Amino acid sequence: MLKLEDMAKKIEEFKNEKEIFLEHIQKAGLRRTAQRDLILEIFLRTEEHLTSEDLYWLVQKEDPSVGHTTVYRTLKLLTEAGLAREVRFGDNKTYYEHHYNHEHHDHIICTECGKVVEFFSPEIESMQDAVAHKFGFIPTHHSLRLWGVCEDCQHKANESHPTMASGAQPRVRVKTIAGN
Amino acid sequence: MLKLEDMAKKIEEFKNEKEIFLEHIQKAGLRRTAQRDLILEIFLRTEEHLTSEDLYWLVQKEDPSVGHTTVYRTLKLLTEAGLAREVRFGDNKTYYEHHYNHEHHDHIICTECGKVVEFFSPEIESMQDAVAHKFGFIPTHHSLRLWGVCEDCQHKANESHPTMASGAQPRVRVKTIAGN
DNA sequence: CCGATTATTGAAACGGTTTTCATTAAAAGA
DNA sequence: TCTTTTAATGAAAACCGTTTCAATAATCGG
Ligand SMILES: [Mn+2]
Ligand SMILES: [Mn+2]
Ligand SMILES: [Zn+2]
Ligand SMILES: [Zn+2]
Repeated sequence: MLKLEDMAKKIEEFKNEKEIFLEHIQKAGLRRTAQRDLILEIFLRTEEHLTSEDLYWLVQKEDPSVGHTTVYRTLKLLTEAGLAREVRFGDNKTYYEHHYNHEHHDHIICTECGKVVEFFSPEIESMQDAVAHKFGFIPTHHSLRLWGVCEDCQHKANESHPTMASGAQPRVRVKTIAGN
Repeated sequence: MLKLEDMAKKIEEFKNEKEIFLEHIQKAGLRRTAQRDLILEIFLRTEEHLTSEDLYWLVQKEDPSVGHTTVYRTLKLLTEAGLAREVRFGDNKTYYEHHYNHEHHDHIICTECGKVVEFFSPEIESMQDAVAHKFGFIPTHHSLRLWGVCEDCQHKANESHPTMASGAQPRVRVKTIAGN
């Protein structure tokens, strides 16, 4: 696929997400504002897992008058609208990721280096629903996180002794093939 | 089983947990203190999901000189020792529950009333391990939480219209039969 | 038992998230 | 357009969880 076509496709997607946002705004009796438009725009450009603070600084570059609180609230709003999803990896920060047009997935996190791998297991998903129903619940959502030592870190442990253990390593987002 | 026998069994269990704690303390080159003994004692008496703050107030009644921080740190220590486990239910609080002599379990949380049901699914557990290995990880631990609407709240929704939605309802711990 | 060493303690500071509140501005109607 | 209504905004405070740091106390060697 050509790069131009990629970009065109992205623009199409963004339009859809913006429409969904406006629809949600209307249904909930909320108001469209310049801040919300800008925050959504910048959120859509960024495919990474990012925190409210991360997004705040990106927004800041384009409009320094926007406050932390508005970014925070808009991310909540996007989550309600189904465009974003909150995820936590155990470092006491809340990250947001795209939800619309992105397959649902769960995460495996390396306890040594913080690497995050995304996966999807239809089998686990359906068993979760079965368990919920078994206890009389109508399931709405779930959170599944696995922790372990990644392949790289297993090798590192064998080589050198001064293991870096758990410092403030950056979290890496690794694209993976879905399925189990 | 007689009540006396129950109590005797509990006391036995406590003794085991105290021994495990002391062993962990020794192995890690830590020190036994009056505060840690008291905090463990009171933690063991309480079967509920409780926060560091909750436990702090219980401790406070017996020794007002103990600080928040020590309770917080001792709970972390108990978690390391395998006696406690951290759990979160989405209300931005960290709860602790007994781990030793308590089967591992995950939680279903009602989005309407906050009720928490404990369950265990060996099938899901083994699939989690399979997924981890598939991506080259050696699994260490996991967190699985399901959310949904409980049976009671499904009925409530049908009866009266002014649904209480999500206020600050107390979390109820419901004992359940393990298995899937 | 005493002194040296070093883990532990509690207060206070810190960091990220969430709420509060006075002000601003979007939306709807006259 | 002008007015009225009421949601949205941003600063600051509140809230939990975690870290820092100086003072304290458990452990060990002599
Ligand atoms: Mn993800
Ligand atoms: Mn539990
Ligand atoms: Zn790793
Ligand atoms: Zn319920």
